[in-house]
Amino acid sequence: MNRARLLVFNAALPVLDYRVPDGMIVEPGSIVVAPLGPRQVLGIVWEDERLPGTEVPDSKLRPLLEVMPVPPLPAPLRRLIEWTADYYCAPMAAVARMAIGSMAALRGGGTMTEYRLTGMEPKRLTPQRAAAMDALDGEQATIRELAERASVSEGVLRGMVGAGLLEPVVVDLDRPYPRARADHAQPQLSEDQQAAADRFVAAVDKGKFAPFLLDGVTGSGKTETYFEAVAEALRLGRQVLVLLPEIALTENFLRRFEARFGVPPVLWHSSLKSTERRRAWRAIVRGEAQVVVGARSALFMPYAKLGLIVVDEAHEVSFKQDDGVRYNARDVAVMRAKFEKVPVILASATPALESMQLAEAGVYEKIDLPARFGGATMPDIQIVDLRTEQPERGHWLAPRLVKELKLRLERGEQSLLFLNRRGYAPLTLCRNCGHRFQCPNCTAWLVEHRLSRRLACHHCGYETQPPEACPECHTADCLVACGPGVERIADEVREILPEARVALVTSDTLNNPAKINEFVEAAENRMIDVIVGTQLVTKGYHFPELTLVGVVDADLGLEGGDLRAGERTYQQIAQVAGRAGRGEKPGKVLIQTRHPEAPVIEALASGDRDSFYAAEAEARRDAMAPPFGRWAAIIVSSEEEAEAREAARQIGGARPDLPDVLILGPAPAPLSLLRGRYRYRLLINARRSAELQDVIRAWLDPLRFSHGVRVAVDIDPYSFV
DNA sequence: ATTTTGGGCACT
DNA sequence: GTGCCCAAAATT
Repeated sequence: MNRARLLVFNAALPVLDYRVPDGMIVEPGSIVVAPLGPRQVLGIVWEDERLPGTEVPDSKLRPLLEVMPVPPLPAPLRRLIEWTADYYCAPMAAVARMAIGSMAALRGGGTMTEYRLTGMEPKRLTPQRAAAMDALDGEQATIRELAERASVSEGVLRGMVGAGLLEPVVVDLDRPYPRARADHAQPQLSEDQQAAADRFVAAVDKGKFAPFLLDGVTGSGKTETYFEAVAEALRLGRQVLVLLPEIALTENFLRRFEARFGVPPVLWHSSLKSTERRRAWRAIVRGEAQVVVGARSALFMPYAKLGLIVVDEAHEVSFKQDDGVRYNARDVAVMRAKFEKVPVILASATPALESMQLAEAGVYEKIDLPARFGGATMPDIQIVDLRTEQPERGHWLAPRLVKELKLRLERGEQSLLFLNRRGYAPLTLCRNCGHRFQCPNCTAWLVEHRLSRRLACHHCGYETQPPEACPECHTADCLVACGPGVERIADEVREILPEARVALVTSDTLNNPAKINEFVEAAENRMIDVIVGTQLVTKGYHFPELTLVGVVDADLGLEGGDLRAGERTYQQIAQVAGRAGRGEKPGKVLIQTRHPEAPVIEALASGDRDSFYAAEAEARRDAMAPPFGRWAAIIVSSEEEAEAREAARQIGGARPDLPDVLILGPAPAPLSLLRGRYRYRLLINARRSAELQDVIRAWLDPLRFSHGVRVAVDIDPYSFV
């Protein structure tokens, strides 16, 4: 009898065996529907020997119901799913689900109906309809998505269809993407860039696993360099995956891509509309999507004929996923390249220490772009010691920075102020009784957002209106804002430079592509004098008239005792400093700090990158942190405090006693309440030689917890909250 | 994860 | 015996 072993898309279910009915053809990777009790489940046919399970007699097997009309998941992807699940101690089902991305796409092509505004003037305008008309201008999506976007019910929109305000548009799900042309535009490359490009092109031609670390200073033209490798893959008819952090903010990248290849790439990110998702996924599996530009999740797509992977801004912490399967897309990308037997390029101006070490060890081939493109010079970096150069009372910009801002305004040049803190003030308290506004779901203060008149939690999304009176002592008008956020810095700039045109750039103000474009255009056309922004502005933008960068608080990232705090601060400030002086005029960077003697700050000031990496490596060695030792975290959470504590105690009680492994905790996690869940944490530090994952599996597998308890394992954690 | 089963218990 | 609640078992 023909049997098939299934990995079903449900982490709680074991491996299940089925009978393959006569006439049905399945192979490893086939996506199938199987009966399960009275229900149906989706599963992937897997190689028997790679999925150990108990042997069930033929007589107990029920027949598979259906094979989905899509190509089977290719073997390299199946190996990647196995590796990821094994390395990150995650259920294979959870990893496999990431390869599907769109359940609807499995059902085949055909058409879907989307709706858009007709532009007709309504006869009667109810408040809901008015809201919908306002919110849906220029939008085209399914009723469900439009309802979500406009925050009205689907019924309202169906009514509008009836009234002729919305019209249906039939969309072909498999309509092809326009073809990218490898030689659409001839690039102008410097000698360094050309040499690097030649290496990449040769590697693409060879079609073997080859990991590269492309280490180029900000403004050196890394993108143009790896575009040549992309072009070569296109010539060979192979697909390319480009991973970017924060895909929503890549307008600049898309424009450069289109200029080079004539068409936009295929986008893959979490906020795609369902029709776009289906179309993209189907084009990817069939090998028709030539270049896919995506966030983390694009990494697990079933590319039919991958030829190259690029991870741009490879040092970015946002490549580490911190919920669900806790994987690091940068590392998984290298593994995927290995399984697919293709080159992978990690590009960064400030590579992670781990990547530097692998390059030094000869595992990665290091390609350097040491100079800025077009003869632009690196900016002059100066430190402002906030202990001696104090800002005015109630202000955050030191006199020297204010002076430089004024000078830029007089000269008609642009300035950028960087502070990685959204909102107006990070803490609000009552002047009378000291009451502090805290999130009801998290161990965190509510951040005042003055533009939207809200107090908001940045962890769970809780929002409330600032009350007139203190909820504790009932005094009116007693609330004071403590500390600065970007909104407050923008106010300060408007106060000291009343004539300056100030742009506030945060995820609150630039939350869609149209607004981003508007900002970029305004900045390029010199309609903006001072940009005040969060990390959104630290990379990617190229404003030739920008000659001053001010880092409002360089110490912010150093708080919190995070393993990578120093490195992250270095990267962030080096990146934002890289925005200065990219044109003909030289740039200047002022870094405000209370710790000018900190190694990170000294390295930034002296521009001595090597000594920073050396110091950081030393600190990591002392902490037995990567790449010298390994860390893992076990996070226990529950809505019931006692339940979480008990489960954590139980795990602590079962801790293994091994010479190579140090176990800390359990202790309440730094964010002991997050999104309504109480959290405890254990930290595990191991020598590099220790089989960390095996130890954790052997430790946790026998344990059983009460119903509402979740236990998450985080291998190589980034976030220490 | 979801559904079915079965034990314990109150009530008739 | 019946209904109800909840925990445990089964699902291939």
